[in-house]
Amino acid sequence: MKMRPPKTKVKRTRGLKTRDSILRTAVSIASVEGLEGLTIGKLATELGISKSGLFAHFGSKEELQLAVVDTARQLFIERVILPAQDEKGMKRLRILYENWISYADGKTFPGGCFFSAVSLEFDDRPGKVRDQVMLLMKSWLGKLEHTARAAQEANEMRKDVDPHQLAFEMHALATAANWSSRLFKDKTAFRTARNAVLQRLEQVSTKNS
Amino acid sequence: MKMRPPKTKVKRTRGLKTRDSILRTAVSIASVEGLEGLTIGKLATELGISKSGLFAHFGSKEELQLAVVDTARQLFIERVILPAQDEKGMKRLRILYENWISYADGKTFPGGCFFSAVSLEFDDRPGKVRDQVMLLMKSWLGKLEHTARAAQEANEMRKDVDPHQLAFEMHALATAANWSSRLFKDKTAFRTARNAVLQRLEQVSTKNS
DNA sequence: TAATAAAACGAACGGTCGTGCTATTATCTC
DNA sequence: GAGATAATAGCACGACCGTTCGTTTTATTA
Repeated sequence: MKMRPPKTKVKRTRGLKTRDSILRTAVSIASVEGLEGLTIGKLATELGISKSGLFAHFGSKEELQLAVVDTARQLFIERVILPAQDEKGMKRLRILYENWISYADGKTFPGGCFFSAVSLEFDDRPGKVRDQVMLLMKSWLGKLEHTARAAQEANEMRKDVDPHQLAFEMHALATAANWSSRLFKDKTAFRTARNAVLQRLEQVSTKNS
Repeated sequence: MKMRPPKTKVKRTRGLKTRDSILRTAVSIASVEGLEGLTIGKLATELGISKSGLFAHFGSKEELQLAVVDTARQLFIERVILPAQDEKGMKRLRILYENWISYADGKTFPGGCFFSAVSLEFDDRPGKVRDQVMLLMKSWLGKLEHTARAAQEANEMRKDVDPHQLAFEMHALATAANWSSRLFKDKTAFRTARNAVLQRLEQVSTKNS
């Protein structure tokens, strides 16, 4: 009896491949035009495939949007979260922020930070997309807060600092930098925000300079 | 020869009145749905008038959008800028910020800060609307910076503070509060942002406590 | 009151949207 | 290679978009 090759998931490679290429293009467009401005027809034209063929991969526009959000989530984790996991304490906090800056500043998305755009677009639009985006943003803020608290417990940060508020401040300065760079086409905002955060982290650090 | 009554601008009252009521409703909708999501048909239905009748007041959607932006501008000045003009120095800076909070928190627009929503929506959409919004945002940041500099020159603020950066920080915290309150339906963000700003202003103040 | 101008209306246009069907093509299994 | 199945394409639909146009209603003025 011939041993079957590991048939588990040998097939279904073609569809997944085009699905991936769809999502890669979609997330770029969405960062510029928004998730609602991302249109199935335009996306299909951009990729040189048919509208209905593209549509079949998702079954509805909402499912496409959710898939796009998830793709952006993966990219965010890959670029911002993971490269900071090697560090601890205050340094991890700093690295997280530096990563965020280069993620928003660089070429990750042509429209700047995907989540800044989408979270404001969907904040008043009930549905699965809104729920998912809200969850992701909550966990990102939670990540910042948790990291700050860890630094505090490692005696690297002053005890009179509220980690929740510090996380809020860092997030605020980051998104404002993204906003300013998009609206004014002026990249110096990233440096301004970086200065503000480093200065703030210096303030709350227990190490004297 | 009979004296004509002051005929200067006696007529054309009806059209202006409906135009105003259109814009009042439009700016509310736009703060929620965005300026592109603001649809002429829906707006007309909401007001109980005909689409074409409404359209005639503006001639194009872009002109409607520009009129809406201008209406929001007036409201912003009325609620945020003017009530702070009585004060000077650090106090004016504080009052500006408090006004902004209650403008975004309160019932000015049902969708939170109009400009937070619109500036992100149009940052990649070239045209008159984008240009106008950019100009307004620039002048708002300039206003904050100028006020900070004045406080500095009145010796109420430490000289080693960069007014540009301080203005950026204040704006960042304000919009982040708006963002958080919209996305998480959680108004405590306004208090968090307020704490952060008051604390920061305390830091840079020359008056000891 | 009659003439005139402003304002609002109704219907229709071409275009694009998301979505559903059916047919065609590519890929994999026997 | 034949047959099955997954992937893609073609086409049409109803809904809504901004916009145009001719008409009707309303207000102003002579």
